[in-house]
Amino acid sequence: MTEAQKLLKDFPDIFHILTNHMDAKKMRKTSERYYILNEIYKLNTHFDVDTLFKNLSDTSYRISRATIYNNLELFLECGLIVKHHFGQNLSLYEKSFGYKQHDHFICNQCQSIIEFCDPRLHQIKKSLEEILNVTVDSHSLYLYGKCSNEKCQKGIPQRKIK
Amino acid sequence: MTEAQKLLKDFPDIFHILTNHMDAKKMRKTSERYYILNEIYKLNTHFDVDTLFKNLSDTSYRISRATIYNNLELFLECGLIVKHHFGQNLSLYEKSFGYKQHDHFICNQCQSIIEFCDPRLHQIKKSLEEILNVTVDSHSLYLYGKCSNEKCQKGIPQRKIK
DNA sequence: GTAACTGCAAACACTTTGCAAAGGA
DNA sequence: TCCTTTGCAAAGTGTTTGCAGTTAC
Repeated sequence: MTEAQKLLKDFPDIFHILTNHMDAKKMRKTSERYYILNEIYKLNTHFDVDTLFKNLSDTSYRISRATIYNNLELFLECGLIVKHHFGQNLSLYEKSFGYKQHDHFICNQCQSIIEFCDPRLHQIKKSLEEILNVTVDSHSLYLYGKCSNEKCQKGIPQRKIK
Repeated sequence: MTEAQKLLKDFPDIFHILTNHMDAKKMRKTSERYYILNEIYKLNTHFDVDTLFKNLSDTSYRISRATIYNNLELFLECGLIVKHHFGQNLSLYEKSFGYKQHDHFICNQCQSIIEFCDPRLHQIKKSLEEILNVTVDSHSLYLYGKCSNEKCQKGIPQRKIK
């Protein structure tokens, strides 16, 4: 087991999902892949590519943006992360293994994000599969509005993320 | 009433919503605004900025992309259109007045879009407002999967929109 | 007349691509 | 060794901005 692979020792399930996927697809187990995934799973927030790039730059590894983009694609395939578009033209990602499936409420005023889960969504998916004769693999649900923050309820002007 | 304004004679409600909004905000009633909105309401599909630009270029009006972007923002404010991010880094818009609120199923294989409506979503919104003490103004729900097309169910590789 | 609006082109920000070099298998 | 993957820089793509010229009011 290489140095990079050892980094994931705190996340054995993740390690195996990634490794098995690469075996199955006859892909190379490069250290970059483990470094990037480790960095993602250390985070507890939604993140964009640039943030990830900067976090990795702060370590002793120098990993290019191109490599990050390539491997996010790989992690998406494995279901280890999910990709979001929270309204802006910016992709945000989030680790997704071992975390309860959830959706997002986004405050239009302060851009804060609240996660929630509602079983009725699963029912909607089931109904749709029957009615339209389709297969539903995944979904994204975003609710937009004003959060409970007093200033937001009063309608203080919106600011952009970043 | 100008030539441009007359174009919207088939959509009197739309005309008034836009005109009232501009009056209220002391904005100018430029012909471009009516031309663009007319073009949008003639469409019965989701559209991107480039398509709209090309459609407008085919008429005798030459309207720049910058102006289109500016005014889509205005129409969004009025609630005359809605903006979607169907997974790709491309914004798609859709006229929204007088059309039943609906959501979208997107086929990962052939990229076809099916619209649907489920009342349970409204219940989810209501619950969330109570539980989180927030105000929900709008939402977006996308379900992804494979449509009933035989080829899609077999998993023919995905192609990009456009 | 004058401030809001438009058109153009340049700038921007995020993402993808091409290719030489590196390094798993 | 072979061929996938990486890093870099350049190109691409959708969107925004700056500014001079235009036009609604």
